[in-house]
Amino acid sequence: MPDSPVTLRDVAARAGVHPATASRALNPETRLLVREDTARRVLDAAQTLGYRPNPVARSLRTRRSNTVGVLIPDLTNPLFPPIVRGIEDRLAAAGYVALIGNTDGDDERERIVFEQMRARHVDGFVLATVHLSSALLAEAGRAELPVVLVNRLAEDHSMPSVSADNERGMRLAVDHLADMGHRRIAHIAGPQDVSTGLSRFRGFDAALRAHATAMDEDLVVVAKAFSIEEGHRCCRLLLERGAPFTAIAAGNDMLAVGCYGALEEAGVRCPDDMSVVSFHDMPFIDRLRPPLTTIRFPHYQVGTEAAQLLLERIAGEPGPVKVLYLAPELIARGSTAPPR
Amino acid sequence: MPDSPVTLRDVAARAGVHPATASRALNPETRLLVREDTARRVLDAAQTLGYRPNPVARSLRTRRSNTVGVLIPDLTNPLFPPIVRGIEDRLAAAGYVALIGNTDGDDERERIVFEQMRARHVDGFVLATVHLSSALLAEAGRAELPVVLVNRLAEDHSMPSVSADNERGMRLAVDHLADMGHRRIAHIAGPQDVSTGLSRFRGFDAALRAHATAMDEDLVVVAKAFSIEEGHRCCRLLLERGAPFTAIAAGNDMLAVGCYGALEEAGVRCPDDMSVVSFHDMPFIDRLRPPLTTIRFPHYQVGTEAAQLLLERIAGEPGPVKVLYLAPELIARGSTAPPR
DNA sequence: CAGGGGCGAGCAATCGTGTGCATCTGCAGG
DNA sequence: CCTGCAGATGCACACGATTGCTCGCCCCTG
Repeated sequence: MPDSPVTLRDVAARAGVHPATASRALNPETRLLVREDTARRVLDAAQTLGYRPNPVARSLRTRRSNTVGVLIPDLTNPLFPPIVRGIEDRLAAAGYVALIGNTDGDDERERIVFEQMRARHVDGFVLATVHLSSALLAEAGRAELPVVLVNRLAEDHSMPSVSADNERGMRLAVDHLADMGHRRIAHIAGPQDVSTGLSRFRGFDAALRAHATAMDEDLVVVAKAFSIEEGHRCCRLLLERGAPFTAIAAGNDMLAVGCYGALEEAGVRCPDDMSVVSFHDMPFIDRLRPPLTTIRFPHYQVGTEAAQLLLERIAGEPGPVKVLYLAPELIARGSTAPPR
Repeated sequence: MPDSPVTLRDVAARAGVHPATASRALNPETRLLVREDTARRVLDAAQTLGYRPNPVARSLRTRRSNTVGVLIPDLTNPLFPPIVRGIEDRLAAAGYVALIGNTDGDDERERIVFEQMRARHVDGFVLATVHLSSALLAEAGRAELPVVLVNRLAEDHSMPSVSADNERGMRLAVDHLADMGHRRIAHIAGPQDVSTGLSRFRGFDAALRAHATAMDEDLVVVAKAFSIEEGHRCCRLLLERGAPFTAIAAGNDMLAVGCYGALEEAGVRCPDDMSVVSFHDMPFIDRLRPPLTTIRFPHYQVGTEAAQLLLERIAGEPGPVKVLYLAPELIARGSTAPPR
């Protein structure tokens, strides 16, 4: 058996047909153009020869690479591995592979990575970057490259996107606290120029209204980043302001972990004196003391759905732009309790 | 400016030369074959036209794809993102991209992914899979495909590899405990058919010998997997055996987290009654109560070094097979204290 | 019996680059 | 003046698969 240079011509020769016929027989799309027994002969030949089509040559001709670009800020942020895994699994099932690019939130890097992927003729993009330069979107639009956004919306809903329903998640969190009897609830919001930060803040506002409670400006702090340090700082700030409150809804796990530190410093016990609820981005958050009550998102499914949407766009399926929200779920653990 | 179908012929036409000349002028390797002013004219033309060589066509011709395959068990295992990130960063600097494949530790899946990547003409492989079928290695060898192993050694050192120095790490851990006065130290070992599990166990053995202490069979349990559940089970087993001990060296973070649960169940306080030390695989492990004393490994550097080695092999650099160990580091936190 | 229609398969061009070989020009040496 | 050489560039094909077009054949019908 030769190493691998078994080409379409070899298969054709062995089956006694022209390469073109072999090509048609091997491609399910065009198989009905050849007689059934011929097709079978070709398939047999391919089988015994161990033929593997050369995707490079195919791409050159068809101008499709069966490859998509995935842009994320940083793979080491625990939020992304499940999403990427979901994307890859769904893509693999369709014979596609993903090229992962880390942008580190830097616009320049983002542009470079985007260009390099475009040069490699990716068939589409999944964009999960935080700041999304509209120039990039315009560029993709001009090149007629399908794009799906993840965890981020186009302001005008002009792009398909998949994200967790952040507003609904925050409503669940606040409802949970309210049901326990909490009335004065604080919010440590994520950066407001990031889609998740903004929509969770909106959800917080809406949830309070639903409980006929006005939002108290003193009970809201906006963090500059989704980081433990910022969570620590913001929580301390809340405590220093002196306005009473019995619960904190944090914009994400990082911020909540920061809260834990600040509360301990101030001698405030959780959950006895203060309840904390957060958004589940990462593993092992349930191993903290106390175990953190969180809103869980189906990250993996976000990935698979995003890949699905992209594949549909690549296949040229017509129809309206889809904007998909996945429902979150409340996981009650030990960090929340009724106020004393 | 046209969208992107600006091809080599376009550049050649604009520079008033033959495409072949343009090709030579653009390739640094062959640039000295054309006159300097001609080369300049071509480069200028390429510049103003915004020419981007088509990597697909180039691959077809040169039989190199500037692409490497990376096989890992599961991207959502916190151990791997930093490694993958390291690999990607180093590769990107050399104009390569990585295709990530998740095998889930399944041999069949591993074979399939490997084959698909080979079909895409990757220039080499980084293999970080747990079980490594030797059939795969033979296959790669036969195809003369460069391979670098990560976190795993070829028994006969016949393959280049990069890994953390697990034996040394375990020695650091045991030394730390011994320095504090611990004499009866237990070990929850990882699976012994996995390279990391085995070498850490060996390190444990060696470290005890260095302290002139014989290993007590009753103080060693081998876990079936690197999981929290197994850590829990093994720790409970140790306690039930009744042999006294004052410290546990766990094979990795998962196992240590399981220990925390079992100790709490049994009413054994850490670090007062029992010290625990572990191997740092994952983020946020320092946020547990008590913060876990760990051996930290330079995961990211493991990735960059692996990529570096692979690039060297791909470039055809001669020389002996390199087997690289990166030094670990002890991070003392709150889970270890002198025995009472 | 002639012509039309449909099916199956071959021909050849094409995708964009790289490269062995041929060609051409100019110059130096015999 | 002719030959030889070297440097610079053009020519044409290859890489491997896809696809529009053509062609031959068979069957059916008017």
